[in-house]
Amino acid sequence: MISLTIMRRADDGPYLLTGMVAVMSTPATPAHPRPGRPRSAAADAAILDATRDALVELGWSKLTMGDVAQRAGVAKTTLYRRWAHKNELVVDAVAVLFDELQLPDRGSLLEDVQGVVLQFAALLERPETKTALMAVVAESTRDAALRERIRSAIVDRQKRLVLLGRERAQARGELPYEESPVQAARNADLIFDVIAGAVVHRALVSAEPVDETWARNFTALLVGGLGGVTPA
Amino acid sequence: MISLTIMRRADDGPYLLTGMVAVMSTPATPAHPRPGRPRSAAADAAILDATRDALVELGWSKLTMGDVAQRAGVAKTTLYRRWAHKNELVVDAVAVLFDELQLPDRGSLLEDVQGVVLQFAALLERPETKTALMAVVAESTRDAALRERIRSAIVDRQKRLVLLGRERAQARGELPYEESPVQAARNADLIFDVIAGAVVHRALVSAEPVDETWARNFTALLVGGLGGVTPA
DNA sequence: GAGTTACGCTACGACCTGTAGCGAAAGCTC
DNA sequence: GAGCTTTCGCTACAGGTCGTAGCGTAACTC
Repeated sequence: MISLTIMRRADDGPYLLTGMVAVMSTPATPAHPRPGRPRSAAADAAILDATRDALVELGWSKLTMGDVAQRAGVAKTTLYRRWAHKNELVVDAVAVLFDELQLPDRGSLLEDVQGVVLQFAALLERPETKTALMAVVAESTRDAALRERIRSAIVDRQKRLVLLGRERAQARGELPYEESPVQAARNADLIFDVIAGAVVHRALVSAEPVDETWARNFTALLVGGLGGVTPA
Repeated sequence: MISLTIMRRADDGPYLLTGMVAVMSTPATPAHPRPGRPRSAAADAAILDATRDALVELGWSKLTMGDVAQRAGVAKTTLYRRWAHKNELVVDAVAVLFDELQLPDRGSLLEDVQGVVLQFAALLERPETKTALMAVVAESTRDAALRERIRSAIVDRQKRLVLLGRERAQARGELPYEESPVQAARNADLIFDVIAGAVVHRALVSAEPVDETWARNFTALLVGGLGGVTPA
């Protein structure tokens, strides 16, 4: 029902079903218009909407391509022209949700981290993401192309928050500047895996709520380890 | 090929397919022997072996019940008499692998944690666990019974390591004793989610190696946050 | 218009799921 | 041993999903 504005050409299309990501130099928006009838952007949006709806109602395992097509008011073949497999479709459908993640400046590293933890937890509470995220990650262990798609569509969107948060903390003097770029990257990756990993594990594996109390305790642990200022 | 010694009656059997866990008071080993032909323990073992083999070769998504039955030299119906669904079968098949996890006393909290991190990482490197773990967790988001099965078969086996490690660290004087049991449980859960979560996330989502360097950095971060002694 | 591509529709083969029904096998108790 | 009970392997099956092919039509460019 919500009309999306995205137009990100999600397709590897019918052209390179081989799976190589490469892309056929479609720079951004216009490219040079290929001949023939263009793909319906409305169909794209309808399919992704339908996928999210289906995820909520059916969950990952019972979601079928035929069902999504029907919900979207689209022929099944149209769906297959864009996404070769269910998992790729779902990655794209869920990816947008990660754009919600923001990192408003709350004044301290401690509060910034706590804020993002709770936000991320809220995102994982949604049935679409809860049921889909682990499933596609599981698939990706045997599919390099899917792994790359997840990285660019989901992981990188989260990682930028870590980079931003560190930058602010360094400006505040809460964290030291790294000596080498290598070390800087390593630290950021580590922190990212700790935060995202802990939240996901708590929410999905331990299946316990990520509430304020937990977020506070976790944040204290992390920031303490970072050697950051921990105000009483 | 490996003859297993387990005999853990994994079945909710054909009796309570409704899914309620409850169990029908089969205390431990002997119970009182029901009349009729007993279930073949050899078949149990063969099926679980075959499941692990199939996971290695095919991965989660392409593993089928029929295929497992064939590999195990067992009729498909025999398989369904024990496990109602693929995910339950896989949980049981993979669970044994988590028994490998040990926590030898390495002398310090820092080294204990680092050791278990590397062990856990090695376990996640195996294709059986890599492809299966996230998949069953994903399924469990919509299946309370499966969630419980995962908890008792996998999660609890890991969590005991945390409890043991903390106990040792407290005995060494590296960690303070918790004031209340509630706080103690909360801390253990937190630490568990941080360790397991970070390792899983690094290995499966970020898809980067959990090597010695990473383990050292992570451990330093965690132990530092715990307020433990961090020798230069 | 000519050319090209996307669309909806129908149909299809291949595969997987989970169950039913059968005769035979393997235990138990008397 | 006889009788009872449950499991086993086998075959067959209905129901559902996957992914593709072929067709006529729609949309867009030159």
